[in-house]
Amino acid sequence: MAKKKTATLRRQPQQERGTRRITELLDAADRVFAQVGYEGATTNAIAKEAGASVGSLYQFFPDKEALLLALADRYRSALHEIHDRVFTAETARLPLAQLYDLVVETLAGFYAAHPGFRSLFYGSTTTPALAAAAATLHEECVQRVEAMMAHGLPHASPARRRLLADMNVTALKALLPLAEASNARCRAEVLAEIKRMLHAHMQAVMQCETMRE
Amino acid sequence: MAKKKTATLRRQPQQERGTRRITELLDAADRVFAQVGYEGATTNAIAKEAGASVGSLYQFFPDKEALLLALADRYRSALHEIHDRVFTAETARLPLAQLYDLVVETLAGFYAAHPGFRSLFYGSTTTPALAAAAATLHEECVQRVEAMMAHGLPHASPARRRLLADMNVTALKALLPLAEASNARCRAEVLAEIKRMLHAHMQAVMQCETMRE
Amino acid sequence: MAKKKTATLRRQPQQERGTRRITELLDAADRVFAQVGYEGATTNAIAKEAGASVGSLYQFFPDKEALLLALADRYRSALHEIHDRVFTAETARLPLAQLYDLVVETLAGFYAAHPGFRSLFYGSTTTPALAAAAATLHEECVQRVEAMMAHGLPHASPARRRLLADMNVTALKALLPLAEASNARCRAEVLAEIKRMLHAHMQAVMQCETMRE
Amino acid sequence: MAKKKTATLRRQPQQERGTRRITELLDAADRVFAQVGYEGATTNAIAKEAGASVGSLYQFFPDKEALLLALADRYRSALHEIHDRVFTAETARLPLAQLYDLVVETLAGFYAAHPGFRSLFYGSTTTPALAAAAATLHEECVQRVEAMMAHGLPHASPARRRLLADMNVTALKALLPLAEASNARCRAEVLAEIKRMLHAHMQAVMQCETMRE
DNA sequence: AATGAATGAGAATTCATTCAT
DNA sequence: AATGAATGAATTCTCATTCAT
Repeated sequence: MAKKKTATLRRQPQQERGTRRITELLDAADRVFAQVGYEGATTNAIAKEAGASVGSLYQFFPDKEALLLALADRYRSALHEIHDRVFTAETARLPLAQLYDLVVETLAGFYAAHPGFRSLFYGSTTTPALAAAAATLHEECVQRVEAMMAHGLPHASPARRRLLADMNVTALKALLPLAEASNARCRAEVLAEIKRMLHAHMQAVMQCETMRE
Repeated sequence: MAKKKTATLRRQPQQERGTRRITELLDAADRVFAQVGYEGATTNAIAKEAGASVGSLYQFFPDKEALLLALADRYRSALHEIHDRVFTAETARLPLAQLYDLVVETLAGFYAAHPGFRSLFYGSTTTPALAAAAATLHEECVQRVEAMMAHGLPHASPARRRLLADMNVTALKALLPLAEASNARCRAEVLAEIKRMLHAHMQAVMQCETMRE
Repeated sequence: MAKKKTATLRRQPQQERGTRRITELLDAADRVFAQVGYEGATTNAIAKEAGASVGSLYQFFPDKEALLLALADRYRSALHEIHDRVFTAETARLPLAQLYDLVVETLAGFYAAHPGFRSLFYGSTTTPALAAAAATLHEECVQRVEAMMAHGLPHASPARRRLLADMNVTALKALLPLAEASNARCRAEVLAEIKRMLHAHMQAVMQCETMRE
Repeated sequence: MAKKKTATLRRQPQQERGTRRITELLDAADRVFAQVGYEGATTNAIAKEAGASVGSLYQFFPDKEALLLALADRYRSALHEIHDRVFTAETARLPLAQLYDLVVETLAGFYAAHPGFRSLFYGSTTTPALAAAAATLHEECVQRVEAMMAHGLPHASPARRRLLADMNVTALKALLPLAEASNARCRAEVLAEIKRMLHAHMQAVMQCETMRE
């Protein structure tokens, strides 16, 4: 249970040099993981990519996994920030189509801007720590979406709202790569289609809910 | 270019004993991959799980990757068989809702019945061979779905049909695990919701197409 | 508690080749430990000394420590055998001087014949496993000596007998190296002096016990 | 030959602050060595224990070994002081039993008071520098004891006197830990028994010498 | 064909020591 | 002098693959 500390850093950097190093190492890890995956990455390769020696890496990170967790944390913060900025009480009151437009565009932007994100949080149940980090991230997104649904589906049970939120997040997560794999023109088309899928589904759900009453 | 032989088997088994061995080894590989993933699996562990020695394993399979490819082939055959059985000219003419009902139920059954499939072909872009095998599998499904869409979307461009098919397959692939993670009662609810999502989307698409004319 | 199995072998060798290898590896470890100590020895060096590769070493021994424990076991067996052969009920009835003569000569012979023994069981509390093995060995010797004392000190309390036995073993263990460090002529003189020390002490003890009655 | 500087200190401290630092570092090294042994100790751990940084440590000590040698020196001084105080011409003329009483009690006190001494200078032939330091310490003790024996064994050859002195020191060194491992009551008993062993032996030796004349 | 031992390159991690600030 | 970051050789151990029997 208490085998691993949550702390990802072995030591807090005392000098500005250290802080910079940590950032460089994380950036390097991000790139290397993106290229060859977590298992395929070696700590030596990451250090070299960061222009440092392995020793420096281990000066701050207790092991390879810690790099992964620290990266996960960076992504989590970035997502948090986006959520807080974009999904306000105000946007929750937008018409459904506009809301999905906003959500899909925003997340597509995030996804496109962080290539490392993709490689880390898609699939690969191999590493327990990664699986846990990915699950946490997913869960946090689900809860945000759930919260936004309260407005449109006031009478749905919590479990049902959760399911719908989960499906939204899961489907969006799976479909975004399709947009990225395409060229610019297609990209817009793909995104439009994703919006349509999520929107159509939710409309169907709401219609159904209404009829039940 | 010619670095890898396409041959999966190092040699064709001459005796019935050999054929049985191969099956045992593949079954074992399936179980081990399912438990610890491709990278986490060792050839020794697979051999032991099959009740054989590493030497025997390498009699038949040139390397670890060959096991993966052979497994992928088995899954491909199984999927083919399902496709051929379910996606007939007859079913293509079913009402859309019934068609999605059939497709989702069938694939959910397949997914549930093959735990190894799940762990192998979800995510993990790490291993090129795995990625390629997964891509092939995916592609074949997409083409089947595409073919069926010819009926409902006669005027859509091939690229558009392909996109829609891809989205169907991608979303379904991503959503099935949600059903599996739930208990029996929820499972039905989740599957129903998946059907609704795909169905609602396709209806919206068809409506839109009709309006364009 | 249950962190480490007592088993020192990762696997029982199935072929005669394996059994031979294990012996060669242990012999090599014995020599290397004797030369540079446990901490100073590297598994690569031991494998090379045995004419094998590291891989072979790890085929049978789970880690470096296991080599140490296996060696300890070999020494324990050898000592057991000597004890059982030399310290019989018959010898227990010898006059004290002759008994010490026998004991010291026998153990001096063992000590001289096993150079690795010295390096392993003298000092170096560094490795817990080694400390434990050394303690076990020591304890077993103490118990043997204790048993033999029952004859000469029938009225001494168990605790007192244990102390005397412990002192005998401890002193002998410490003094034997002095004999070994000398040339042949001196060696005999040193051994004679060791016998005298232990004998004189025990005589004094017995005299004292007698007077108490 | 000239590989190692004999100098223990990299430089003489110029300020009082430096002298204090050195003491703190040595105290820390003593504690750390006592806990995990020389090989197990890291220079970083020692520095931290001293409330300093590694850099500071290397300001004063050229390498890890220098800490060991400096510590050995401290112990040597302490022993010298004891020797000079206790082994006077006066005490040499005490009856043998009283002499051993004095010696054993004094050294038991020293041993008990310096836990670092115990862990450093017992066993562990691994590190050459440590072995050398321990040997020097031992040798100095032997010479003191030898000198005192001149009085009681005027006719013994120097080599013989040396052997007897060596045996005394060796046995005492080995037996003292037994006293320390016990509780207070036992401790007295163990010490009494150690005295008896050494005393009985020496008496036997002297008797024997007398008879030869 | 089968078995299990042999190989060794490669990976993660440590730590004495040096260096920049 | 002091701090703490940087370095990289060295070490333990793994595992895909080959080999002897």
